Amino acid sequence: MKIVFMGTPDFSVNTLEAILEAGHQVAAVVTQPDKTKGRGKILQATPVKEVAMAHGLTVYQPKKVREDGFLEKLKKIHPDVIVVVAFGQIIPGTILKLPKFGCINVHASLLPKYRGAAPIQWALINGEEVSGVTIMRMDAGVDTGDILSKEEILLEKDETSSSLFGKLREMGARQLVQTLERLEDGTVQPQKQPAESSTDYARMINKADGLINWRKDAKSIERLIRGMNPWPSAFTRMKGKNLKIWKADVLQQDSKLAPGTVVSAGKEGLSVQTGKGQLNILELQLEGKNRMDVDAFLRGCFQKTGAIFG
RNA sequence: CGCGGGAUGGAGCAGCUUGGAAGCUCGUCGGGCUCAUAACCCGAAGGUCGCAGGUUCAAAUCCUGUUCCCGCAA
Repeated sequence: MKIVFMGTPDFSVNTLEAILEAGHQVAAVVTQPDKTKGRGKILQATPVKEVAMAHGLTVYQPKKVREDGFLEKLKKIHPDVIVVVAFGQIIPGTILKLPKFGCINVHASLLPKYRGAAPIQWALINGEEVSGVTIMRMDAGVDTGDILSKEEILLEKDETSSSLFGKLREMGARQLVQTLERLEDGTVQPQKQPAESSTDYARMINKADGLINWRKDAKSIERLIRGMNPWPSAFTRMKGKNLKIWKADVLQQDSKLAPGTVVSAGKEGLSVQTGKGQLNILELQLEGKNRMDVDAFLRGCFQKTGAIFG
């Protein structure tokens, strides 16, 4: 099939590669404009652009897909289908209707649950036990289109956004390629989604979402830690510095100390009182330092019982 | 040239301001104590103090340059 691919981050790359491997013709790749990134603010290409260039594909980077001339470019290509994976822009109806098979999207949740930009993170934060990938045909709403295919995966106890991303991007790529085949031979059976989702809209995660509120219960804080890994990471404050928390256990015990207070500190962990239960921190990272396990942290940073986080 | 922290035996740190014999808590190895132990006691090995220059009688420490790691910001 003649395909136009739209995507931006790492998550999209697998699908692009899978499409190429399957022998489809990728007439153009559309990705977000280069942005300044990292220390030193260096202009950086998106992961999708890197791969597209490596394959010698045509790359477009419109600031807005609605901008002048872009629609015309797409029309000229006459794609059979447009594949959209974590592109990062809302696509207008004129483009959605353009290709014969429409615009097909890979979404990292079991729709209609977790519609929105950060389905993986929110699924973990909310403590879901199952997640997966949905392939759908895009319509005017955000992630509300007809479902073409869906595949589930059980979440591990120690699942992080990072690990789940890894699994779902592969799953999504595979599913998408299969769906393309079924589109071609006409065996797809689109299914309407319920209008209402049973979960809140999975809005984009930002830095502030990682700040730990110690008055919450230990269980949900532990889920936050996994959901915010690898970015922006769950963190708290200590002596005016950011302290990222990478790994922790939940202890079903309470002390009379205020939430955020260090109850005990040793090689078995650094446990902190929360609103309910204690969070036993196992791996953390102080601003300016590498991440390390608690044992090493305590050796150098002398953080003793009674210290207050927050 | 966006702002800032850091690089010291295998790990995490102190020492740098006010140059003058490489230290702390662990780990490792050997021995002891013990029914036993991640506990305790004794002993040992292991470091060109990121790299390159400079100042000095003398540099981990002061100066210059450079590489790498990290936090913020985006």
